[in-house]
Amino acid sequence: MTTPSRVDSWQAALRANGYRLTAPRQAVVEAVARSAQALNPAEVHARARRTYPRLGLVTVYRTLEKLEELHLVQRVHRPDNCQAFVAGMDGHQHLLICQNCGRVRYFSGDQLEALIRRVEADTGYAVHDHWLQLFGECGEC
Amino acid sequence: MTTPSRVDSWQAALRANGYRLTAPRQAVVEAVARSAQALNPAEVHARARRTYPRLGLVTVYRTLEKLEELHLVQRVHRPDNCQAFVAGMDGHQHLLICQNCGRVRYFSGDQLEALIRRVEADTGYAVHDHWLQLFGECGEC
DNA sequence: GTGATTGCAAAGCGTTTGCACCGTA
DNA sequence: TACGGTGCAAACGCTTTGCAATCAC
Repeated sequence: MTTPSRVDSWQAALRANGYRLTAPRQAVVEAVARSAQALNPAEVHARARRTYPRLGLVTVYRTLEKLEELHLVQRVHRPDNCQAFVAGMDGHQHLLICQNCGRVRYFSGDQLEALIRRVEADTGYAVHDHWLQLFGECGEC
Repeated sequence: MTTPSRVDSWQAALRANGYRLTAPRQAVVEAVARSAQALNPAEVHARARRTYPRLGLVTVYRTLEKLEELHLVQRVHRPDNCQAFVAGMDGHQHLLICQNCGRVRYFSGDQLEALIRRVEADTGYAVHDHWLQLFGECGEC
């Protein structure tokens, strides 16, 4: 749950891809890796500044971009806001989002295959990807 | 398919809700109601201008806002772009989006109920809403 | 006639870019 | 030392707002 290890592995992934490990970047990584909720760039900035006050918003954007590119972080789409980021998940998982506090959890839903095949047959589309997101209220809200 | 009737019913809905029927508004309604693909505000503007060249972009935004409020139109979220609009569907339907031409179709997928209940039991969340979108390539692409 | 609606221009906001300085490797 | 990374300020693009003129009812 608390994931110092996630912070470590993200930093390792950054290094492995030729990126340098800097204090500002580390602050951004920690802010996102340790959050249970999806955060937008301003929120990441605010949190990361607690550990690195000189941090500029621009660096947040640039670091999020790299983390997304490495699939360490993924974008969360909500009716109002499509610029929030959460720690990504290995493999194909779907999102369950608390409408109240923004807490995000993953679940697997592979029983979609049959549905997808039926839709392909009905419509003549070839389906390459799918999004399933559930919205609700988490146990703590 | 061609839907002059959809244009009519949207106009009726606007009137029924106390909105006036103006030429600019009519042009926007036609552009969206007649399109098979999701259009962003600039695209709506370009199309609607064919029938009403004086149309301002601002009116497009304001009209889309009203159409969305009346659930005649719904927003389509895509990885890159979350500001596109399509004609809405009665009842709960899901979206199938062509990644190539943007053509949008609806399908029903109520077999999600079992999955949703399982996730609720597993996580302690109360699920209030869900999004399911399939991405692929349509028969014509 | 009256009040909603329109288009223009300007403001607003979040995001991206240019650039000189800094810090990691 | 070299070059990637940083923060600041400015540019940018999309969206919203203020306002006087216009038009549906």
